[in-house]
Amino acid sequence: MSKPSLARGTRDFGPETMVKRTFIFDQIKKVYQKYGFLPLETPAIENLSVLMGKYGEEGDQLLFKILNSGDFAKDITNNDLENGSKEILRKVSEKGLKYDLTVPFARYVVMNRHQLAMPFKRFQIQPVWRADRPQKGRYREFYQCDADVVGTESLICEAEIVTMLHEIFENLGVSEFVIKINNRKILSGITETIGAKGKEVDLCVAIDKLDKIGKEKVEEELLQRGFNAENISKLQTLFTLPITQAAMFSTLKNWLKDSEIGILGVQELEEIWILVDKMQLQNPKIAFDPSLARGLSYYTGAIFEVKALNVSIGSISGGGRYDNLTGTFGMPGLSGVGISLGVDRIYDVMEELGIFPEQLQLSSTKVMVTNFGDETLSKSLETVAILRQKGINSEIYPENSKIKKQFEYADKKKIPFVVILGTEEIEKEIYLIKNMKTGEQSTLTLNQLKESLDV
RNA sequence: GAGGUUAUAGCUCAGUUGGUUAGAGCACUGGUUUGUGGUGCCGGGGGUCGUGGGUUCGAGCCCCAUUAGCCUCCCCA
Repeated sequence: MSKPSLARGTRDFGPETMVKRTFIFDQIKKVYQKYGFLPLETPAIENLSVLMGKYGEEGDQLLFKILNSGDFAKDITNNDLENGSKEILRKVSEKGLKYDLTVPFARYVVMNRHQLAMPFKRFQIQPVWRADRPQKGRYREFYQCDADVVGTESLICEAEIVTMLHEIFENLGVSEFVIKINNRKILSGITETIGAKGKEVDLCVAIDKLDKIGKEKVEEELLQRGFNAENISKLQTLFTLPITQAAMFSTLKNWLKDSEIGILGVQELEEIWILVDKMQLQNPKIAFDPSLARGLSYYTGAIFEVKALNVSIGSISGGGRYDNLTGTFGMPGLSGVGISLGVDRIYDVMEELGIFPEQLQLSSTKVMVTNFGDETLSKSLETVAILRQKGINSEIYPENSKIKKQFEYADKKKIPFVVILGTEEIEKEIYLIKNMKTGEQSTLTLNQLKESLDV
């Protein structure tokens, strides 16, 4: 006999947790649908040919690969063994667990391109798997809640993502957050302008630490990453950007005026700000963050990240625009933009802030009816049936146990009301109902009972 | 992938320089004038101290290995 244990980086979700998780899922789904996104599900398992090469070399390593069924080792030769794991992998595994929802979505779009109404808006809420090293807020199996729209370059989509995120987080009660926005084109523009074209990634990694380590240390790091003194002196504008958005945009445009792509990026960004304003969003929690890069290499335009404030977790959502996601599946030129919410992290944030609605603590059962055996059982069963017909969540205690036990059960399950039906009550044709929170008991008629429990 | 840290009851943790039957709180369970839970009182069960080796007369404590959790970096939801 072995002790039971969970696979590394995975979790069980008990009833209390599931109630809260379901609440988060429901809120997200509700808003996605409100904005016209349609549901989609794709398999947990995909062919490795679909998955490999989409997330960079590191991503390939983080993919969970599935061993072929049957004698998976039958095709391996001694030669393969000498050539190392890559050769062997091709022969023992041809499927893997999906790593995110975007790539399977791209595959779906390509395979169904003729049926889909373009632009196609879909949302998808499913688990994904990464063979990463587990850490705080980071698991090997976790849910993503994606919403993407493909087949249009309209910046309305970006703006809608911004307003949609506001609505979702406000519905959840996460009121302190900021949507950081950047644009890959601006990053390219900056590197072009400072004379370090193509070094966007190094630039981002360094300036990302600006808040933490300060400007001097960032400049040191830039030197280490192969930027020269001239590059860095030209970068100074970035450290002194104006706070107000109008001034900020004009400074950026002036700074990047010699970079066509950079200017385009700023214009896109500005347009998003304008559209968000036209969409009547009051006090938008959006901020341009030039250090925002995001790991996934397929982003080409806007990049989003949502950060919860005053909590240790941080990033709870990310996304951006990709111009050629479906290109690797033979369908070039299809632009899309999407957002992904991390439920697990949102859960942790809400838990840390203690903002889950109180009624989620309670059982979904509203009434428990007692069971005192043969003499009273039929009345109890009848009562519970009537309550259910009324649409009231109710249950009967399944065994003829001591009343103490039945109350303990109701208490443990946090059922707010218990209807006590003993011989006395049945004779008098009354229903004795106890409020478990206050301890008050009252005798009611059937109609009064139904009324008092009505929502 | 690199580094740090922890592992003792279901949970959170004590456990002295190595020394006899390893403790607490919470949880669980039984009772408390038998038709009343959550608060009181009395009792009870439960740990081969993560796993495998080693040192020692003797290891929860020291050494090595291993596994898992947590944290930092990298990367990410």
